[in-house]
Amino acid sequence: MKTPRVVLIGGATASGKTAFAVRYAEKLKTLYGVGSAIINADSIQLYDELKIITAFPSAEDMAKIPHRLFGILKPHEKPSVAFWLEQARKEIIRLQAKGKVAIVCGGTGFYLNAIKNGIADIPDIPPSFRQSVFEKFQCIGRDAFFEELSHLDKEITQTLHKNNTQRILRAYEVAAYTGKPLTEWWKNASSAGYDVKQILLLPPKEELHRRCYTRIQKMMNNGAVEEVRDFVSRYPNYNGGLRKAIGYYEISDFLNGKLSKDECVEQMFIHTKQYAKRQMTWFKHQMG
RNA sequence: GCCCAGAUAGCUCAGUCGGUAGAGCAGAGGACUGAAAAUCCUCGUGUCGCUGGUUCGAUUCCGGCUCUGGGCA
Repeated sequence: MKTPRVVLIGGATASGKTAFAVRYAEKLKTLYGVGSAIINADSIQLYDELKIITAFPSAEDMAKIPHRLFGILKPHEKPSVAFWLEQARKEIIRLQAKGKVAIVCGGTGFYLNAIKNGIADIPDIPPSFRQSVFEKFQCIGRDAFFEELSHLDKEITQTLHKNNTQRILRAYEVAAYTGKPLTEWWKNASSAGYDVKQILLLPPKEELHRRCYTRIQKMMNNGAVEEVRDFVSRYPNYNGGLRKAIGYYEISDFLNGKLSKDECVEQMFIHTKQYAKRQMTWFKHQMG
């Protein structure tokens, strides 16, 4: 029996990826005697804080199977696909050297896709440069900025919507800093991906929603409120990437009285469903 | 019991100086190459509370009724 070297496990939030990955790893061991490790492909689980609301793997699971790239960032640090991919590749190489299987598991489809197809080899853009581009955007306004971008990278302005601030900023940064349009970078020299076995967990909507709700209830019962309270007290005026975790704003609003507990839970539920929907779209169309 | 204010999309509300109505949120679908739990795009027919009247025409004006807030007794 030939076992794959790299297994991708993707799926919507609360679809049971983590449990599946652990079972998969255990079977590899018991049925084929093959070792493995689970590599995190969830951007928010890269952080080492807010473990309840980010659905961090349990200590029991982590004791059973080796886990990699979980909790490797401090709250003020910023992740990116490129950073993550570099780390993931290192882990995969290490595992392969030992004849083990890499189980890359997570809900960030963008990351999973990078393993499969690679990403363009674009130089890092210094934060100071990015800041200056952002200031320019704020200064001259969206329309003028987009107009300028169209001179730097005609092609991208034909596919990118003007309102997509993150992307037009990125396109501008790359073109201005490297002197080469982002679309050109994409065309050539896209680094190779891995030949993978891919498993997607895509439960029917109703079931998925049930699972989302149950998970939120569980988080609340396991101290999500206390976790956020403690976090915001230790990091006042925090503006890092963990704010994006579903539950951060909702629970903060509950703590400062803007939302009742029920409203807080409802908001978390809504945002989780919306997130799950985006994931489903990604997995179906980008990776299906 | 009386007075006042409401009653319009699943929710919160706007609006029509009379020609059958529109935002936000929710919802549905979609995009996605270095912020991705992010970012962005597309999609709005609903007895305009019920019932009479005025009018060519009423959700809009007038009367009555019902319900919901608030006030006075």
